Amino acid sequence: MFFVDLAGLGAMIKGLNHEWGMKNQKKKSLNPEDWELATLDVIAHQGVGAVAVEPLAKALGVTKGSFYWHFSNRQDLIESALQRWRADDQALIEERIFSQDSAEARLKAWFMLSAEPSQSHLVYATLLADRQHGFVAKVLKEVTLERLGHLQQAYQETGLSEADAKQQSLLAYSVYVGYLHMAKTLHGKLKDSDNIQNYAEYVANQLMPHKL
Amino acid sequence: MFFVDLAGLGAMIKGLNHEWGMKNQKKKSLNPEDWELATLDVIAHQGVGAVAVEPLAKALGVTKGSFYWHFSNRQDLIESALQRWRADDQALIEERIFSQDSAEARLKAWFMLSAEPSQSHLVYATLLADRQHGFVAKVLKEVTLERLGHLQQAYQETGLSEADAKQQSLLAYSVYVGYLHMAKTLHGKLKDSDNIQNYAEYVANQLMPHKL
DNA sequence: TTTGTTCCATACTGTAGCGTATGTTATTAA
DNA sequence: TTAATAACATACGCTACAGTATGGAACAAA
Repeated sequence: MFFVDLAGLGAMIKGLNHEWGMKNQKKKSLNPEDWELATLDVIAHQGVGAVAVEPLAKALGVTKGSFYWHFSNRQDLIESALQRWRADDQALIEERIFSQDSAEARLKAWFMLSAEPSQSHLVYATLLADRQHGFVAKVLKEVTLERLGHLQQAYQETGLSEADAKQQSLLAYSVYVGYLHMAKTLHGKLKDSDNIQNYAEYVANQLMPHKL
Repeated sequence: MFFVDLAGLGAMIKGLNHEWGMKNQKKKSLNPEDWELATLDVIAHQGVGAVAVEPLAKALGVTKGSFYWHFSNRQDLIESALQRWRADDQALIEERIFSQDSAEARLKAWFMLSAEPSQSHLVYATLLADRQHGFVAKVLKEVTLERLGHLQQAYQETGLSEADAKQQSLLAYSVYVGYLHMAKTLHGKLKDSDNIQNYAEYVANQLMPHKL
């Protein structure tokens, strides 16, 4: 299988308790982060439309009286969760891609990172389809344009003209986005290409500037 | 802009009346097809989750008493609409792609067709994200695997090994899927690459077997 | 003209979820 | 110990929508 079968909320909550040691010592109370992480989990697997306050509260073992203490309303929760997602994602990109010296290495790192299973990817893929929500569309556009810019710059640094780099970055990013959806859609049906590392290498090779 | 700004239901209904001549002579009654087309319009722009009986009825100028005459329930409507979408789409592929003689021509035709604005593409892109609905996932998986198979076969016919053809078709199809989402997400922000024909040629060139 | 069928309107029940108001407990500060 | 505040629970009203039940109009066939 491509992406790990991310555990549901149940396991996630156990993870929360885990922060407090093995002794199953319950957390005294929830904080906004708990709600945001649970929200991202729902978004990743069921979309923004499936984010509902009461079911979330149930999953977290509380009632919505708790929710409306931490957030003003449903939209506030979603926006906060997306902000958290974006920040975490940017931090990862910073660490894994911008740490590379050459443009070629950055491109390669990008392709490899794209193929790694992570909740962040799942969230992004879902958001791409939930852009009818205004606040989602905004975040999505910004993130996408930003990443496209990074790719374009890397391609330019390898010697491509601005125009060529634009087209090539769009192509490369399309591969990434398309792959996300393919993996979700076929989920386990990819068989031969199931060697994801192998496929990532293949794609990287195809999209590297030396092929131009 | 990439995709035509598909008119909402209002214009669609005028289109329906149009079938009956300019004289604004109202259709006497609705048939299942009317409901299915309206449903596909909603799916294309707002997703499967946004398909609601009463709003649809309002948009079509009737009440849900009419709806439950033609369909047994909401799910029945969605499944019927998806069947219609799939049939129409397959007919188009038959006409535009399988009519080509050589494998190279079929691949080229595929890339060109992928870049054309159509509601069918919008629907597909939306479904890719709404696969949490069971019936959607089924149709989606079938359609995707089918198209992947076509691409793979074409690549094999051009001389690629089965393994290479598999990887290459997955790459090519990812480009298509990714592009759909990019176009929706950025919608108008693609500027320089806005010359879609140009970009399609570029992509086709990159993904043609002679590059391997 | 009568009768049957098609197509739709109206009125109802039932549920899920949002948001609010307010009561309750546990923790902390003084 | 007391008072305040954080973090909930409970109960409520409200809306959107699914689905059902039934009545009515329009048209066709007899």
